[in-house]
Amino acid sequence: MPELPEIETICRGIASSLKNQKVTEVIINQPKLRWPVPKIIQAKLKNAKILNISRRSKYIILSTDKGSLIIHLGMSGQLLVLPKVHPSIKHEHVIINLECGKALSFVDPRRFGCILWTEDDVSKHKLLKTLGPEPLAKEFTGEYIIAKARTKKVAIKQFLMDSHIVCGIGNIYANEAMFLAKIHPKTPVNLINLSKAKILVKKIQQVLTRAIKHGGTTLRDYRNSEGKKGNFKEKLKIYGRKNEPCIICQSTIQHIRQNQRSTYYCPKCQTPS
DNA sequence: ACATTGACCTGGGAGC
DNA sequence: TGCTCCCAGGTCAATG
Repeated sequence: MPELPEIETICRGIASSLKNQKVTEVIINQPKLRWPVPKIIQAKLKNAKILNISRRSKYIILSTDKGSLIIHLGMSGQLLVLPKVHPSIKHEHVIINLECGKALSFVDPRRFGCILWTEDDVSKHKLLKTLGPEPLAKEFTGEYIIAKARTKKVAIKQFLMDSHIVCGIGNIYANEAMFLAKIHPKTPVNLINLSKAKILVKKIQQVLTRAIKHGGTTLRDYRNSEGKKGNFKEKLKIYGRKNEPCIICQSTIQHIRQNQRSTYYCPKCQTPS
């Protein structure tokens, strides 16, 4: 569910509550997430001090003096900062109680998310070490896209959503960026030229930055760490607008499926190469 | 090396 | 009201 802007919003939201806090207890109600929640975190995190909260791709990294938690929210996960004593929530799988009387609560109806533990350098973790660059980093350039795309024929949309090429871009923002860059989502990546690739990078960065500014996109489930919705949905120009007129040319917005994911595009503005 | 499909889950909405 | 079917913001593992 959440993409990079939503994860970034959550990280910023929980950071001030968690930083320098001591963990008093970890409660695991449901260890069966995408991968089992390691039971050892109950012992390891007891009395651990939370040092830092950061993000890599869509992973939230909670670093402590004993090791790091690697958290992914999958499609439906939420991380909430709540009072330690709070009304029970459906699908509240893991709760991390803090010395200050608050708790970090992991809620995830679909259980596609995960909570993992490492005492090693986080960037060496199996799931993180193969990730591509951050889309907002300066090494993500038009030249980088061309270099990665040269030997591939996949559709540009799938390419953008491959976290080993560039991480953090999910279905919504891939759709939005291609509309802004006027690229047809089915265009084989090896046909994208350098000037188009440069425009695409610029538009990806623009849409992600704007979404972060507006607290992310809530289609249905997404909530920030305070349980509030993001405001970027109303700013979406193409995603979810099947059969509506294109805001540029008034053509009817098309909806297709690519790899079991919804794609929206304007047949006139986004010309096939 | 690259491309495609299945798998993991629950819940909401549409249609009958 | 209740059933079935389809859809959903992710991404790894297995298969071709």
